[in-house]
Amino acid sequence: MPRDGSETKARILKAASALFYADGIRAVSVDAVAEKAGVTKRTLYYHIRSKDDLIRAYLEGRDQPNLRVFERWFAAAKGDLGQKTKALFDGVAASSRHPKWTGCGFLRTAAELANLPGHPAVKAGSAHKKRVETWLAGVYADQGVPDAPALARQVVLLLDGAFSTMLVHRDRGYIDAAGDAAATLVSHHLSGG
Amino acid sequence: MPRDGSETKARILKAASALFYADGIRAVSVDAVAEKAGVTKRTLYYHIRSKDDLIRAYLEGRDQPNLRVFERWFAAAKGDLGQKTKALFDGVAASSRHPKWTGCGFLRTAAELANLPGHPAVKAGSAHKKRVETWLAGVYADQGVPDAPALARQVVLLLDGAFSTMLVHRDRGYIDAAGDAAATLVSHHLSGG
DNA sequence: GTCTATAAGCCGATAGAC
DNA sequence: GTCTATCGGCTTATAGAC
Repeated sequence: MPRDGSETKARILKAASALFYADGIRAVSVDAVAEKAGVTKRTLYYHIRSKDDLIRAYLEGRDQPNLRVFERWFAAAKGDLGQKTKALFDGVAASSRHPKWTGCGFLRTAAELANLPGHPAVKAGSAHKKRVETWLAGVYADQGVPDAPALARQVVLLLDGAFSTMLVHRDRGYIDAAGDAAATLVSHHLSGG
Repeated sequence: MPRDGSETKARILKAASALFYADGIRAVSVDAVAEKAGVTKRTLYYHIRSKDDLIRAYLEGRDQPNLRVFERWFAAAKGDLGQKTKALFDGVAASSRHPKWTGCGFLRTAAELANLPGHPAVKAGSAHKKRVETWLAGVYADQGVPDAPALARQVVLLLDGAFSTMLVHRDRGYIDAAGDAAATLVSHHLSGG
């Protein structure tokens, strides 16, 4: 029975996103994506050029939602800039309590495709991380932080460190320590470091 | 022609280590490891229980060499504790210039096996990262740094952040920024933060 | 301890019908 | 736009000979 084409494609992308995030890129087959989407493999290949393109679409689809989550955590937090920065790490820590949490999909994909540096999915991940960093630098600059881009870069380094280290140790104490370090760096910048 | 058993096993482990680091865990087949080691698959399975066991052995074999590299970078650096800490990041940045560099094998393996949190290879990675953190905490404690374990934890978070972010952006500026942040945190601790 | 051969199934991607 | 059927090749792992 023919369906609306774009609806079918959206369902394929949703299934791919869930599976890639849960199990990783290379561990998920195109067959598995098609089955979860409720279409045959032939239909999937009617809508999708290749598995590589599906991986890229997966990360591009996560860009804006993930960015908005960070913005929400920051905006909802009370206190000074250090406390609002710490709230980003508290948000990650809270997310990591979900049983389906498997870290940052952008970092995990870059790790899996480390032997293919120019892969479109890695570029999509780089663009997303840059947007987070640029957003944070803008927030700091608006608050009059000197050298806001440098501070934003240090904070995103700690965020990615928290994601990675949490995957290795499965211990939220590392996320908290990263948040403390970020708050320390914020106050250091504010006092003219 | 029969060979010495342990020599053959060592050659298998060496081949596995090179391939797993270069291309990732799931992208490397047991066939490829056997071929690179110059043995048949049957011989490989005489020495190795399973691919999962080979992955674990790969990371366990990298533990001590990697730890000693960090120790060497730190010992060779001149200056105060902040400068010696920064030298760890300079070492990572220098390593990343090698065309075969693909980040931290421990982090990349944990990322690939994020859907299998209790995997022996992930545990081996956790043990290695703990040893680095414990070594650094000991160094800081010997130098009279207050709350040395907390400082060491923040520095290894920045190290893992540098590894991960570098894989995404392929820009050594991030490793430098992580080193600067680490040096800042060291001096902050020394001034009684 | 090493070999040849193969099991049993999954991989990404495609042909052709409707 | 969706289906059935299948391509050629690769996957981890094992059987049995020597």
